[in-house]
Amino acid sequence: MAWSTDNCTVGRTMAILGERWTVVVLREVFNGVRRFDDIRRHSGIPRQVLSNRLASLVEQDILRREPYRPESGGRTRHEYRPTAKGLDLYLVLVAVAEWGDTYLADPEGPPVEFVHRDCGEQVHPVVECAAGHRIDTPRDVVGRPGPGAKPFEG
Amino acid sequence: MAWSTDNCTVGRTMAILGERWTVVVLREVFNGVRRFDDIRRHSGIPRQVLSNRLASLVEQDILRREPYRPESGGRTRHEYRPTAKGLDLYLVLVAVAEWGDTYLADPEGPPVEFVHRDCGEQVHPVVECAAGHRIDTPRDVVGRPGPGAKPFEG
DNA sequence: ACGCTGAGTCTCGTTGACAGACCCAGATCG
DNA sequence: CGATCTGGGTCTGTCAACGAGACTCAGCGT
Repeated sequence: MAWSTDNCTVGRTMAILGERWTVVVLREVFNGVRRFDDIRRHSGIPRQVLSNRLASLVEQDILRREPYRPESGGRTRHEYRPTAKGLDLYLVLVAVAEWGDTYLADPEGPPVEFVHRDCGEQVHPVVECAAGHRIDTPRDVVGRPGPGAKPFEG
Repeated sequence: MAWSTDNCTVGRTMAILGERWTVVVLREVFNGVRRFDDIRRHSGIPRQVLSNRLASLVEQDILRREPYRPESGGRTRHEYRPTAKGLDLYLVLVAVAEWGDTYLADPEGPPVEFVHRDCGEQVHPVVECAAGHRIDTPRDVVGRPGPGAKPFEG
């Protein structure tokens, strides 16, 4: 019972995602809203915060900053797109959105639904084990020490 | 193209989960670490912060506080257990842990693995649509206005 | 009576969130 | 030409949250 469940990866991940707006920014970007001002208007994030968030997401290699030439001519601008590392966060995003829609949506329902492009049905996160069993309660999941576990003395 | 993808539920959810330690606390509690000092020692969360987190999670009805009588006699203490609303966050937790283990683990590997209680295989989050199609890239997911969508003027 | 333990609270310096004003380059208008 | 608009920022100041460390307090064991 005394291996260290140490906050390791979850703690580190939350040091990134845990900043109030990070996940919201990712949501916009996944949704195709990729330009500074568009993101800002859609989400209501304060300029400075958005600026910081974008910069640190780029630095973490979760987004990348790409120059583009606006349709209507004009100066070169930048847009933000997810990297592979960033795309892998969509599982987190879907899980967060689902929980939020279940417990925190306005009475009318959620403002956006995520649907499967091919069939139009709503998407949901589920948990499976490597043997393909569907797991629908946390009771069926147990933690156990992994390769990086360190012994733990209370 | 101009419905408001407004940060609504994701934003609200992240107002809770986005506090640096919330998810770490949940991880401990799901893992069976339920007592103040055990959580603190395992995770290294500062006392005051843990105190705040636990209080607000109880207030949000994500954890509940239950009195218990320690084995070795002594005064009545409290432990923290997830409510149904809290249990539903395990999808988020699994997704966060998976991403963290993939991208942020120490070279030796993650310190804890989550496995299926019945078969011992590792668990993974996946996304499916209501029609049962497996979705493994965010490209196959599109957002569209849901019941609570509001028209949006830039 | 003395110290230990679990579960906190108090204090204080540091960092992050957020609002509001300001800046700058190129396009467009009069 | 100068004035103004637009996208994408930066500067400044306030207020809340974080995090370290010391202090508290009740009951138990010795």
